Amino acid sequence: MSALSDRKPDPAADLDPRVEAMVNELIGRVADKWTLLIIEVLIEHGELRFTRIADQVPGISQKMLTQTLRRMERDGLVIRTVHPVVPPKVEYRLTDLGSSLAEAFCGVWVWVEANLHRVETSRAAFDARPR
Amino acid sequence: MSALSDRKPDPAADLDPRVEAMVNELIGRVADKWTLLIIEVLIEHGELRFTRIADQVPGISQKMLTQTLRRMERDGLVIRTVHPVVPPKVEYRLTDLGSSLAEAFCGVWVWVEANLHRVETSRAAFDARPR
DNA sequence: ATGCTCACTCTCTTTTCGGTAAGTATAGAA
DNA sequence: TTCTATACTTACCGAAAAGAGAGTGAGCAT
Repeated sequence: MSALSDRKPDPAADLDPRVEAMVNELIGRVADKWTLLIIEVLIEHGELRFTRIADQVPGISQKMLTQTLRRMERDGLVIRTVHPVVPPKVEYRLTDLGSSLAEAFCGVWVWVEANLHRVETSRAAFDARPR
Repeated sequence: MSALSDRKPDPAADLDPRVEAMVNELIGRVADKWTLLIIEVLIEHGELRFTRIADQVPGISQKMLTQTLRRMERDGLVIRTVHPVVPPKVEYRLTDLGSSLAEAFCGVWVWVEANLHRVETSRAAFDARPR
């Protein structure tokens, strides 16, 4: 696995390595680009059906949309309601858990919007200086 | 590119498609697992040199550590200080921008720790029900 | 009969991620 | 002279993620 962290595998870390693994996994899952974007449109528009979400998330493929929504459902972030009609109609909305996550991410959205320019400037400066 | 969002490429979205692209890119970058973990240890320990960070981030490889630190430096999240000694000594610390990002992510960390159990329960329930 | 809608699902290909291992530079210590 | 420490860089490779695109089913309208 790791070649670097052999001297101090787990210094004054969290508590349980299993808990820490779960936390890292969840961070990775929840901080996923598509997940974030989907949460955003569901916050904005409330209950939406599959193709409406697709419309609101430019660039997402059908595959990624399905996959992400499934995972979110499994994690308890969205509720999937199937209306037994033809053609099919499936609606998605955030659960309370999903909403609370959206709230938690609010600070990140604000940060990104507020600091976009700063990051771009920093990148330009970095790229400009001689290597 | 996209096969889905052909009807409404950019509905009532942000403003500029270029801005939106940047926002999405930044979200993805900033929400990166290694970036997050490195930010955490730099918050906790202040200024750290390369191998110290490696010690604190179990499982990261040299390659990923270098790569992630370089990107963070480019984005203006960390400052890299090279001390011209032998053997080399390089120290990293968060910039104000990096600290503010850490703060913005604080809510997410709290959410994850508070809701780990809920997510696990939801997953178990999802996996248990017949497909 | 054919076409159409919607929400997928499947397959195939491309891209990215990430690990291992080796190499580099430098000066002081053994 | 060889070894050691540190912070990388480079090359290679397999695994995993993601994108494109075609296919599916079910019923209603034409």
